[in-house]
Amino acid sequence: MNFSITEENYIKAIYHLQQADGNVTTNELAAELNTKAASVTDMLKKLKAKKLVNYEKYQGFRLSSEGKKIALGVIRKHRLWEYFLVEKLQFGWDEVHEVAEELEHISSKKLIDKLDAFLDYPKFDPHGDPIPDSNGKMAAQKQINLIDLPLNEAAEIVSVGSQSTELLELLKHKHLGIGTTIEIKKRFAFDHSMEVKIKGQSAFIISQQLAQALFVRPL
Amino acid sequence: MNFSITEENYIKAIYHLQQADGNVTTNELAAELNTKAASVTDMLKKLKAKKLVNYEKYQGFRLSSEGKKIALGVIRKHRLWEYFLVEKLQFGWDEVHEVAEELEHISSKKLIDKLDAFLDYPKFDPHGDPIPDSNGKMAAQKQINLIDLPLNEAAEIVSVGSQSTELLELLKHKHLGIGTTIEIKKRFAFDHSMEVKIKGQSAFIISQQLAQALFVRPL
DNA sequence: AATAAAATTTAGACAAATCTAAAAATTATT
DNA sequence: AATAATTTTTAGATTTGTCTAAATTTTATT
Ligand SMILES: [Mn+2]
Ligand SMILES: [Mn+2]
Ligand SMILES: [Mn+2]
Ligand SMILES: [Mn+2]
Repeated sequence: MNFSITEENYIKAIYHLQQADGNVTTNELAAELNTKAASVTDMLKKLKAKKLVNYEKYQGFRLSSEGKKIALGVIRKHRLWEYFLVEKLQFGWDEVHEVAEELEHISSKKLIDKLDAFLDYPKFDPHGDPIPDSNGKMAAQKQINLIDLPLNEAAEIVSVGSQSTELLELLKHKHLGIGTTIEIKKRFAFDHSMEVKIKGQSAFIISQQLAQALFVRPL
Repeated sequence: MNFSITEENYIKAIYHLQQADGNVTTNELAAELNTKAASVTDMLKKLKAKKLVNYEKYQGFRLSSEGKKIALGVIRKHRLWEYFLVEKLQFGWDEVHEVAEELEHISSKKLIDKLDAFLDYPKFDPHGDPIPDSNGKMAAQKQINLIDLPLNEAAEIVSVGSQSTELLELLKHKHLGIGTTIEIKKRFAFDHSMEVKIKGQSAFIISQQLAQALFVRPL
């Protein structure tokens, strides 16, 4: 079966929300998609009719296993295109999201499998998120929040918690990005800020909020 | 301004039809787009309101210069993506059209300009059609119909007149394709068939219909 | 347990793109 | 010039996805 761009966007958003939350609510999804609760209810009835979500009135919902398969297909396309844009077209990793939002809806399965081969089967996208293979399997994210990294242990930044321009602006200013090696030198209990060090630069302070937005893989 | 996928498809189709015909009619466009005349009339009113076509009831229509600019933008995207699919992803030149029909609607200007650079600014797509540059300029097609090629003059096949599977099947069978060097050895007045030769093969006969579907550049 | 607040769903409308059937205009044929 | 055939447009519906406002259900607070 084939799904509309709108349906795919709903399915993908439900997938991401249920990773965090278990059950997803109407308002949550409306917020995620910048739409209204009434529109979400309408769409959920359609997705339920197509057996893509398990949904009972007023009870919240989650994807069926069929729905999950669709979601992983869209996510695979999104992340492969992001990888292509960064590695082949020289986009910055902070400017690919919008474009991938569109490219993820190109329907050809053959296209995406050939793109995957052309890119040499990458395992992670430019934001450190794992790319599902053509069967929907992907590497487990063995990354931790920077806030949980032990003192004086080097780790590599592999992922960011949001793609907001505000965050990206701050990262650029502090010369932090995917691939940067970082180490925590000191924690301040008062505001949970921390002093960190990246090689070739003197130590500096980052806020709790920023630390929580960064995911790292200890080296 | 931004246009819907449907609007872009209408604009592109009008562009192609008016290349041949000058003025385009409602029925012609309906046939081209596999839709009904009534739908075409509806859309023309919208395109007229947006000043993309010059259209008067019952009088036929053509693109405004603004409309032509949009059309060339879509055609640029279509042909660059086709080139990408063939040169980088190893698609056959006969299997890229459908996919490019979708990719041509991805809106990012930056994407298409970076893709152009990545591909090293190709001048022709895999079917021999010229690719407009980012200003909408493209190489004049200095190609002639095979039917008009003088006897015993070598020429290179640069373009085909249709993308029908029937034609592509026949070309495959006769080992003809874009880039093939061909020469006419004899014409038969009765049915306008002709004996042709390609290097490394003994001469064979092609029909008038096939010759008319092939465009060549004399060498 | 009653009431208030919040979340969710329904009802009714609207815009985009499509269709069928009927009406109107143009073009071709007698 | 009248009539027939063809083309094009209009009228009225339909589908998808959206919205606001009102009604309903659930959850929280007294
Ligand atoms: Mn999307
Ligand atoms: Mn990503
Ligand atoms: Mn298209
Ligand atoms: Mn082409």
